[in-house]
Amino acid sequence: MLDINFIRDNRELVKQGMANKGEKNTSAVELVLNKDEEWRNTVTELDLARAESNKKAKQIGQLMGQGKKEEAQDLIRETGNSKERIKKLEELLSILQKEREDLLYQIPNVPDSSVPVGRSDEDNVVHSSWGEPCGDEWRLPHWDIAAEKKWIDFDRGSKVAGAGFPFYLGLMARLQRALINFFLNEAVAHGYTEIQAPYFVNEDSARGTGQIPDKEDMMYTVPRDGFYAIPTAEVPVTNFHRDEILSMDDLPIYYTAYTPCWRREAGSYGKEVRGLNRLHQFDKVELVKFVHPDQSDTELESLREYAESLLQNLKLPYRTLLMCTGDMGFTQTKKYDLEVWSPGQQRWLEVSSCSNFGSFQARRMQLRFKNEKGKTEMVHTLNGSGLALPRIVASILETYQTEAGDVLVPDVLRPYMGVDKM
RNA sequence: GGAGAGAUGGCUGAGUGGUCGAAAGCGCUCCCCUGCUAAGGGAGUAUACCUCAAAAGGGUAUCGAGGGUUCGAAUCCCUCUCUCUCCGCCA
Repeated sequence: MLDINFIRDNRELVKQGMANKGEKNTSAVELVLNKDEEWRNTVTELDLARAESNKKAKQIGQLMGQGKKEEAQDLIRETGNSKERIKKLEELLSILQKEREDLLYQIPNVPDSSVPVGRSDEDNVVHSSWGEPCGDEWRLPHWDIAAEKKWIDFDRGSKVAGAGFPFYLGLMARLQRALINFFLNEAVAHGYTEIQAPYFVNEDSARGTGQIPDKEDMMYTVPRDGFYAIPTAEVPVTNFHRDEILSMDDLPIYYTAYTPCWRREAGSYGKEVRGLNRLHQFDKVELVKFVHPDQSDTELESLREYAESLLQNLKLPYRTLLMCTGDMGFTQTKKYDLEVWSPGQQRWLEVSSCSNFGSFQARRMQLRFKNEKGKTEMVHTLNGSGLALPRIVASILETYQTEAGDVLVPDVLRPYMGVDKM
């Protein structure tokens, strides 16, 4: 969420950002400011009432200590009214606070000034591209290759769990393990600390990274225990430092984590979910950064460049999109999507999305650091995939297939696979 | 899953109804002293919010979390969470 003081000082900017992100109704901005005013007035009133009552209680204590019981009794009799008043103000305050917070949660993060204004994915800007997307007619989509080689069993996955929960067999299972190891090792070599995280989180964590309240439907839940199955390692890893005050020397902090990810993906259909394009469970290596606010712009660029380097090492053609305001999401200030080329489908597949959240997540999580002046300040958080597996696997199968029907193993994966060809 | 013990400031640890935001020690910061070092002396050392143009100052809340009793709660009562010990179960 945004800082209420920032909203007060920049109300037009916040409204404009909201409108650019596609929110037609920006009234929450005025509403939250009004509510905040009301809240602050009530705080003042309550604090005064409490000060009064504390003063009396102290006097009573003194009188009791001096043995002046009757005078004390007189004072006690006087306190009845103010007690009731305090209680009423407390109730009012907690209602106002809740309303103020609910409104605050409705206001999206303000897009960075470098982000193109636009309505939909059609307005995203191609930031850069690498490699030559190939268009050979004979190339099969990955689901055909996988079926022929008996590498992926979607049907048994459906029987055992449901649609979108495939089994991987033999060399395909090994390829996934190879990719996970390759991605983790690369990240560690680039200064990220490897971290293994819980696969379920509680409600506070889901709220901390912004899955609740706006993206609740994306997650699988375990109601009996109050758990949410993580839709990405971003959730547990970013929450790792929730409610902490870091020292400036700690920053920047880089983490990398492999986890399975679970997403309900309600409403998806057709070619979007064909094969490995969209699954309910998939594997991903995630990158998370906690940085000084002055650094988050450059940290986003280095995060993107690192994720791109993985695709270059795998020799998979890709393009990088700078997401426009309308397509970037609620919590981000700026976001790049990396899309790998799928020659069997003749389309781009998103395999990484690198985002800067500014202080938006940190404020929800109360994740702060002591700055150079010794003041506590919100850290900036960033994350990106490095990378998501299924679409990489799809692209490898299609890009590295030979006319003879085999699939070559990308050079960098050969040490992990132990074979050159599948 | 059953039984019991506990949760206090950066750390250790006192505090069972009144002047306790909290003793003491350690650590840390600054200053003084000592020709280095060691030792010693003094001051300071939580977070959030409200008020204030800002600083200073003032106020409020916070002793695991939430609720209750009371004029007054770290201290009493209830619920929850977490940690530890024992039993059971188990990769």
